[in-house]
Amino acid sequence: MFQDRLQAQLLPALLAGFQERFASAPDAKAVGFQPTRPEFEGDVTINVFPFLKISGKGPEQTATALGEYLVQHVAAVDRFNVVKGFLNIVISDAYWIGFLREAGGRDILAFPPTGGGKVMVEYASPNTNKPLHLGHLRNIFLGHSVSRILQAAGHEVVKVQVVNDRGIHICKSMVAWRKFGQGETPESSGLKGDKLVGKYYVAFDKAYKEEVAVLVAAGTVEEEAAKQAPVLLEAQEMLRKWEANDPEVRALWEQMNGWVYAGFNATYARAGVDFDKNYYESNTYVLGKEDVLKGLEKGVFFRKPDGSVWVDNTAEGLDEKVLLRADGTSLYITQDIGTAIKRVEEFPGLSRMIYTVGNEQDYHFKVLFLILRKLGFAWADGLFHLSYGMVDLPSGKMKSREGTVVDADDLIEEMVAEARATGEQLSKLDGFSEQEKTALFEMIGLAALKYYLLKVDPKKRMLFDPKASIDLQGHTGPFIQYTCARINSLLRKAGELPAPAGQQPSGNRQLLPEERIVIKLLHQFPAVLHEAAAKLEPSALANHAYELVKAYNTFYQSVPVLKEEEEALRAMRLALSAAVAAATKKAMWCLGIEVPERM
RNA sequence: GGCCUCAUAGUUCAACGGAUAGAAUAGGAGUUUCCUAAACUCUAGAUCCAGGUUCGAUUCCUGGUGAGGCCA
Repeated sequence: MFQDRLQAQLLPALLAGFQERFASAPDAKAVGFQPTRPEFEGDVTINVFPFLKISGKGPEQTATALGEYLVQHVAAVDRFNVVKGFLNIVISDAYWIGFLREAGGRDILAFPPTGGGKVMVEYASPNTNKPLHLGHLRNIFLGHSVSRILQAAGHEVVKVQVVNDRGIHICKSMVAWRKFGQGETPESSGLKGDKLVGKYYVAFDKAYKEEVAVLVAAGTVEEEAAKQAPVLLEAQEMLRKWEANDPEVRALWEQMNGWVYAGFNATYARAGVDFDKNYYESNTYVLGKEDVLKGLEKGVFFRKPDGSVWVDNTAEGLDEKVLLRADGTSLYITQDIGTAIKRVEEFPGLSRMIYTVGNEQDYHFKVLFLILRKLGFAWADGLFHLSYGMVDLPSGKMKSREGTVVDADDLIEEMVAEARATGEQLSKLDGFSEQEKTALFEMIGLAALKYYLLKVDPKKRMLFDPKASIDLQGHTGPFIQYTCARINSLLRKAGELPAPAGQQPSGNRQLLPEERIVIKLLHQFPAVLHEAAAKLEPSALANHAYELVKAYNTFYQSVPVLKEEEEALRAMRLALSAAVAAATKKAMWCLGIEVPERM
């Protein structure tokens, strides 16, 4: 459990106070500190209801006794008040100013060097027959952000992608391309590689449906027709040839996948994400069989009369699950078992392995992790399914067949275009070259998109309304960027002013309410980052960054900084501004979002 | 059919079992001789239903309704 620097002082004193006044102390973990609600006086609140049994007194008496003790024994505690069972503690301005001085000299979001440990984060697993869409973006941004957060928390992070590059789906694109493509390439068509291959996947589907319709019209039963359509047979034949290493088929496969990778990489580059290692299903799909057979020998699995191999998870409340079919062929889960084992061999010392995959696979991962534990791998306890909810559209679920899929590249382009339209209209960018403008709008558009997808609790299903999400105002990424840009502007101008030599925030000053609120939110920031790292929840960080800059904006609006004539006060407000910008910039980095110098 | 999620202002999202449930957006009213108005201020508006546990439930438990997912 993370303790902020204030709690580190308050908690021991509180326990000592319990001991002294009531001759008994509660479990430290049971003490909850919460920020005091704005309608009451105070900074930190402790609810004493849970401790009435220990104190043997009423809520008011208990809270008062503890409050008195804290005032006497903790320098940072100025005074207190009690409302019902709530002990509201007022922290001295000197404490807050001291914290601010500290924040000026170091990164308050830095973790203590605990030596983190090595973590693998898998955060993309695309199929090579279709371009990336909105759902992939949530996946990618989430996993990328989690990687950054873990990195910030002192872990060594290995970012990996799993490419589903083999199977019937890619064969369908290949068949269609050969039939209808007339040698079309990304170069000849001007299409991005992944888009080109996706086009032939769609073409396959169209041809297939037509053939089925013809068969049905000729009197074949629908179900039979679906199995007999010539293009489908062709695709299946191609898969067989692929598996038999047919040189011609392999060459075509490599060529088309090459196009797709070029396309994906362009999207990744624009989105600002990268991977340390790619796993290809064409290499890993053979893995796992051996491991399953070993498990069978050890008696972890069992064989059914037809020869298929199963695991029995009914004791754990799950079901029986096939691991090898009767004909000895493997399934997805077989590969996943083998791949996990291989990864641990390749990256010795992995303490955790995080799979960023949609929640439709919750059951799959439950079973996978259970199997690996049953196989006796110690590292299996470090496996985690970072499960995220689907992205819905106002019209409902995205369905590729109905053409309602939101394409990733198109979406990014739209957001950037919107940023440009707004930016040009506000016309604050005198002195920017076209190139600088383009870079800025790119930064803003992506911030809007990433923040929109990351501010929501990853576990929850979310709705993507193109009209609302394109907004650059309110609770958005650009709002946060804007606040940072304003602060940067202040700092630049301050640099041009004659420097108030060696001015530091002084300790004997009375803080304005607007200043206090901002400092408190800054003070909470490290705890929020810890929470985000522990729960793998970028949303916690995103929301806190928003609250901080919102409070800062209120401060900025009503309190002069550069215009403040008293030098020490100006220095303090500048230090406050600088600390907000620094912490926010780091938090945004953890979300994969950049902040501009000007906008 | 079995299992797993989710349900909060008109809408999109917040809220370790804690005080009068917060934001944003859309609606209404304002703020620019002043450090960037992509901002700020004010205003109105919500916990699906019924039980239970608890000093206290949006939160935990049971049942129901509705939405989604997974396994065949």
